[in-house]
Amino acid sequence: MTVTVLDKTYSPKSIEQKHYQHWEANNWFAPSGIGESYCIMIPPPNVTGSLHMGHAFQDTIMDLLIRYNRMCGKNTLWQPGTDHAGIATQMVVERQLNAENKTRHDLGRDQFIERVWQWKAESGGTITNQLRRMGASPDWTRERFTMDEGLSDAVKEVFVQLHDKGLIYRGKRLVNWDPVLHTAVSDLEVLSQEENGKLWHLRYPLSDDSGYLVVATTRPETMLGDTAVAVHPQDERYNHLIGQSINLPLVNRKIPIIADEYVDPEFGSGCVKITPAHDFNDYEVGLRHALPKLNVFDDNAAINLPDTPYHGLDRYDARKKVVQDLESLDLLDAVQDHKLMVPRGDRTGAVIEPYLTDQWFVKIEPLAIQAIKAVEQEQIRFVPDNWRNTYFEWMNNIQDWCISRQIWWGHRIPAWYDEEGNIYVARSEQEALAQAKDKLGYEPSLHQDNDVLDTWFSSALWPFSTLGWPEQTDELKTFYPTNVLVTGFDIIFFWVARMIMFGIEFADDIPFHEVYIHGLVRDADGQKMSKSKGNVLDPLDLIDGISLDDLVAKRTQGMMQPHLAEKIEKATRRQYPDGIPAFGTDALRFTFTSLATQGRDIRFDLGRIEGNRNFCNKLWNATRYVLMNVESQRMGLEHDNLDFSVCDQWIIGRTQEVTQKCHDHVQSYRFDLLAQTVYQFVWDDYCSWYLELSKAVLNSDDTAESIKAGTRHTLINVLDTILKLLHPIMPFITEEIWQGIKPHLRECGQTIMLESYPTADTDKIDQRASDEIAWVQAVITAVRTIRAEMDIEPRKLLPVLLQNHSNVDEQRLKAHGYLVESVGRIQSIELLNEDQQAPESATGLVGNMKILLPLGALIDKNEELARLAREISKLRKELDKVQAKLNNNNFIERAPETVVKKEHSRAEELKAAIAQLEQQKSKVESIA
RNA sequence: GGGUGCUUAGCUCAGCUGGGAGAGCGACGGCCUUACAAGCCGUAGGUCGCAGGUUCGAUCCCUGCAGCACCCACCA
Repeated sequence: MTVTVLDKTYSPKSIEQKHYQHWEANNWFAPSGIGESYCIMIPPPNVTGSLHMGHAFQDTIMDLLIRYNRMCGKNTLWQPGTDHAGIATQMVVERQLNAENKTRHDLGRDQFIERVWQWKAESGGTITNQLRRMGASPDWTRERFTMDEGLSDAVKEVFVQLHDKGLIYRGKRLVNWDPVLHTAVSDLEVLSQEENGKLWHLRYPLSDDSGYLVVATTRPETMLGDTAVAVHPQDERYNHLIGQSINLPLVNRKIPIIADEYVDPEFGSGCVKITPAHDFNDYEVGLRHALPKLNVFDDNAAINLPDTPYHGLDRYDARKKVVQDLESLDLLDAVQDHKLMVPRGDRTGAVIEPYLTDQWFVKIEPLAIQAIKAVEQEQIRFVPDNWRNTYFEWMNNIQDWCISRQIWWGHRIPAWYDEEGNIYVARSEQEALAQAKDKLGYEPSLHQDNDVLDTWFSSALWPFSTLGWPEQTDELKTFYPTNVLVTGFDIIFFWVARMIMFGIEFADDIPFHEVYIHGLVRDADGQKMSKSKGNVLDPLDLIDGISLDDLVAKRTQGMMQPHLAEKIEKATRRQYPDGIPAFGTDALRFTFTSLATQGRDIRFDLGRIEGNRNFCNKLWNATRYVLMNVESQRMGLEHDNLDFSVCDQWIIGRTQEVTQKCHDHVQSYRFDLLAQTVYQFVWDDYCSWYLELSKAVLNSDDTAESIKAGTRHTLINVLDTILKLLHPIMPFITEEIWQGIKPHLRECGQTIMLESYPTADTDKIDQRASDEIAWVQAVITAVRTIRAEMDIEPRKLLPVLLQNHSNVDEQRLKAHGYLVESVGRIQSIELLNEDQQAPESATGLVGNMKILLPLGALIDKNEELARLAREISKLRKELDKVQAKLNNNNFIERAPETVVKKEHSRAEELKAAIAQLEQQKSKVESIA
């Protein structure tokens, strides 16, 4: 028999990658093709991205679900891939070009796009390789990219179908314009934040020279585009002026005074300048009153009014000049400080400009109606379910979706124009030409729309485009709808809602049955992790460890605000004086699992991951013990002629309970409880008790050989179950250990990842064994407590006396005394009758049975009296509470009988215990 | 302005349909006990945010208040 040698200390580095390569090389991540299907679509990370804590958390949960379901025998697919991330990727490559003193315009569109593809080929694999380090098990052979040919076909198909259904339109609308990127962005890509600004009160002279109106504005430069002044129709100060007009200063245009409910008479002067081309509210007012929309900006948000002195000025320079000029005309009434919400682009941070341009839109309401219904009728369930409300809130107020972007990297809009400006939406240029020929009777020359689609447009198709849609593939039939989407709340609107809408519309079904929403990973102080705060933790650094100097360098390099570097360095050196040790992937995954409570943000504390690394070590060493015992037997492990001790029966029963709980917790998405359940079972039940008890069994000369064989069998098989229960959380260490114990298992395959997840056999739950072991534990614990409190050497073997014992106690002692003696480090246990005089002792209670430790000269009388008094007072307090309940007639009459009965028996127990301790107290007191 | 969530031990958090307050970490005391000092044994810590209500009984259900966090929103 060869002896498996495990190192004394668990070292994650040496075991992780070899298993991963083996798994992937064997194609074990691919669907089995057998059984009920189970599918998760990975939220495709940006191809430019690198793994951050949020990914690592999310991927841990997905992989856990995938491995669990795979082990449960499902036909399991985890579909991987990346997103082309239009704006982000274009920015990365443009930055490279900038370094070469070039712009994308120097290259031209085709060459630029080629350059992006080249970049993708070289650098696009970063995040997928990092995913492998996390132990993730998606089917890499099916990896997709949103710009792949197939997925691009799906995009065109959806666009054309939407257009044919009248759900896509093009038009000049006010959109959010990013003047740095020179593109429109959607509402969701605009983040408003409060900033300090000013409120300028401007005097607008009335055309009849009878005075002026004061209008308040935060953006005086837009007055160049004013086309009206509005007042509230019921505002008595002004309503006589409605229908009259203003001479707009600086540009000398005559504009009307109109009445509109939108105006709040309480705010400012009660008069509002209306600039339909540069403000969303004013745009609406303009539509109601058929006002002209006068655009005064260009693509850079500089003034575009050739005949004025403002032409070419940036909006902020124009603001200064406008204010100055008005002031010199004595038309500046007042300026006050004012806090306002400033819209900024989520990518660039540039102030977003409402800008009038031609854009493509999806008419969203008809799609939203079905998508709302799917959640209302619980075809799709959110976990936790309060996210339903968030979803409904947005869906019920949804705006048409601006899907065109004025960038180059992305899916080009499949629309072509002829010389006359007719639009042909088609899957290809040939198709467009055919349409044009039909319409015009001749073949015109066409040019394609220059815009590309919002990246989220293709992401919205991900659940079915990756499975081959629009082809009706087998994969689509098998895996669509998918089972669960695992994602963060931040993209419910961006992505989740749109997948639901498009899935129902184009794949004829919801894209997934459940949406598991996880929290945001924050640092130990609850702060969001960000480069500028310098508090970012890299999951790979937690896995591999990192020296302090490297960590500092990483956190302070390439900062947008270099002046923060010093502060960050100081904080980092204080927080991680020794850098970060290597905790390994399994400890990291276990930590994420245990932090996955329902829906709230999680704080990532290094203390947690350290504790879980220790848990790995515990498991590792428990295995060493088990193998030591099993392999020291010349015969190895027998599978027949086994008898099981009460310890075996107990731990086997517990294993069933724990197994059942694991299933329940995974299925209810309570991963925190899953982790906690296994952790406690392994550490407390299996290691602290069962392993210790097994030493007593295996080392006793009185134990039958068949019992010892049964113990060894149980040691190995419970460990086997534990490893399988843990595998979805901690794939590497469980595989490593399992390979070590495999020779002792009766039947098994090549890898733990394809073993069956344990199932609970409730017939094996043995209440009697459980009671017996509880008794053994209680006696041992009582002895330990006395020992510790009386300050007795832990190693010293002590004699123990039992008094006031029942028949059951006697039987148990007879059967299990050797366990108590061995684990409790007890020399001997003797039963005393009531009338027998006990020597000077310290006392503990197990039920009504008194545990006496005769200490002779060792006993400190006062200390023992104090101990007893403490104990008695604790029990008295309990008893008082119970008595109060029982004295309450209402309780007796109205509470359910079982509850009353329980309280009665509790009172009896407490009374008896107190009596025992009182008796003991007077005995000790009587000692001279 | 609207909405959601949170408030339980020093810290981070569990607590299932209302019926004896839990875990991890930390603290304290004792131990290198033949798997593990990344360990073992034991101990102490809580008017469950505040005020009401329902109930025989509330950490749990209802109302109000306070504080914190986040999301959405067009007050110039």
